[in-house]
Amino acid sequence: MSGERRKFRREGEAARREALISAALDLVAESGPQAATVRAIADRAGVTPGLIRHYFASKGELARAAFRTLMDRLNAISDAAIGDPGMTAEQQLATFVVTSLRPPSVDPEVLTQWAGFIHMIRSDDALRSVHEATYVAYRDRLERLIADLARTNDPARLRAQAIACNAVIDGLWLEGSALPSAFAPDALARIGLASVGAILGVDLFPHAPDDLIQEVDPT
Amino acid sequence: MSGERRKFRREGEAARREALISAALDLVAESGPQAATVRAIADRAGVTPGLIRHYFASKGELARAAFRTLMDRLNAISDAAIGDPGMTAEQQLATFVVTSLRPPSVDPEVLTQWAGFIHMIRSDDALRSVHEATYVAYRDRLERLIADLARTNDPARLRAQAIACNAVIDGLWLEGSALPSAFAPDALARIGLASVGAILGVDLFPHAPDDLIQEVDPT
DNA sequence: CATGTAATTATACAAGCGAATAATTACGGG
DNA sequence: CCCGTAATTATTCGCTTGTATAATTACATG
Repeated sequence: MSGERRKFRREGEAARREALISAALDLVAESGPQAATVRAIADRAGVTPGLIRHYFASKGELARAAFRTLMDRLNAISDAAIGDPGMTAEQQLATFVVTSLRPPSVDPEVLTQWAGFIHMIRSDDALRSVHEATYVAYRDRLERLIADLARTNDPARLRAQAIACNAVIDGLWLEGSALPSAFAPDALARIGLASVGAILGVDLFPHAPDDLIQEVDPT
Repeated sequence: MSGERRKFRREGEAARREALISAALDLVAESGPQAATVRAIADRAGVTPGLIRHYFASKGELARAAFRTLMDRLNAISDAAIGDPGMTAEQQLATFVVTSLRPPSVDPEVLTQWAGFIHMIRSDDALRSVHEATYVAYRDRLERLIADLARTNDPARLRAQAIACNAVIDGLWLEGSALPSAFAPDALARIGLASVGAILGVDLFPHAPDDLIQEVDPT
């Protein structure tokens, strides 16, 4: 009667860690960081709270792993957009910009997750390293795409342009994620193409992905 | 011996509310949202925890008030930069951009505070209204400054330019606040001026504030 | 100087937190 | 088929949390 111990299956370490991390990220996305308690995370992952401490030395270490996973996922989205050898440099850059300014990159839940970890950057060295590495990786990819346009080969100018383009994209990402209802579909992507184009002195619209939603002319 | 009740002074309601709000924001800035407990806030404000409930119906309401205060403070910083009638339109815009990309606007603590409240935007209608109103107010001010340049009077184009310039500024603000050591003094301001200028087709550098730190030429 | 009242403190409570430890059970290697 | 061991659950602990309520005290008003 009383002692019906819960049945379970032994999953691999990798699967369990991933399940716990995803559960934590889900909870942060839905209800903020304070909702991601040890008990809630375990429940969402389909295990009991004790198991968390079996795979992570502390809740903080789970948080670190979750932040790393979040950054990796974000990087992977825009990474997948480039590298097609059949594309011109302009096409690759335009695709990169558009991908960064659409779902699933632009997403209120992703912003909530990101913001939920940001305060740790100040106090946790490991987390700050992940954050810095992610930023630099993104900016460097952008810088390489800009360099391929061969409009300039002044390294300082190239770097400044990469920082500026990165900032436009980040800013538009931020606003689209924080105010999802304020922008029509692909409006952010079009503004991003125009702004990055203006900064670099290139018209990127002819090289944008075919499925880019054009501005509706309300005539 | 035992019952030495703590002495106190009666402050006005306004002063106490402000002290509690500032204490809460300080704690969030220093150690993240989870550090801003009722007890810690009261302690920092020099009162006992019960007083919080005397001025705020719940901790959530204090949080709402704190977010409003934070947004007002941020608005006030960049607001103070414009409105000087002795300045040309270009000077006002340049000053606005530079002010937004320097301390105290760019500040890791401010970013931490902002991020600490962002997750509430999704679930709290009042908070979302404040956030939307703040964004729109900032963007509209920018749009008015751009309109004064008289480069275009197409409303849709004006709006898109304002969104784009807002995004560059926000993105640079974000990166400067999240990675304070990655940028030389006023580097963000210079990149901001260059980018906003490129988007609008104006060279803003001749109109920048006199104290803008010029790029050091390492020749 | 007395008095009422609102600001402030003090105390208590139930719930939830992260962490530690002990008891069980699934499952692969003999 | 059994057995060891590691994965998983169960239980408990000490603390902290937000909130509620009662007791006090500062101060304005007369």
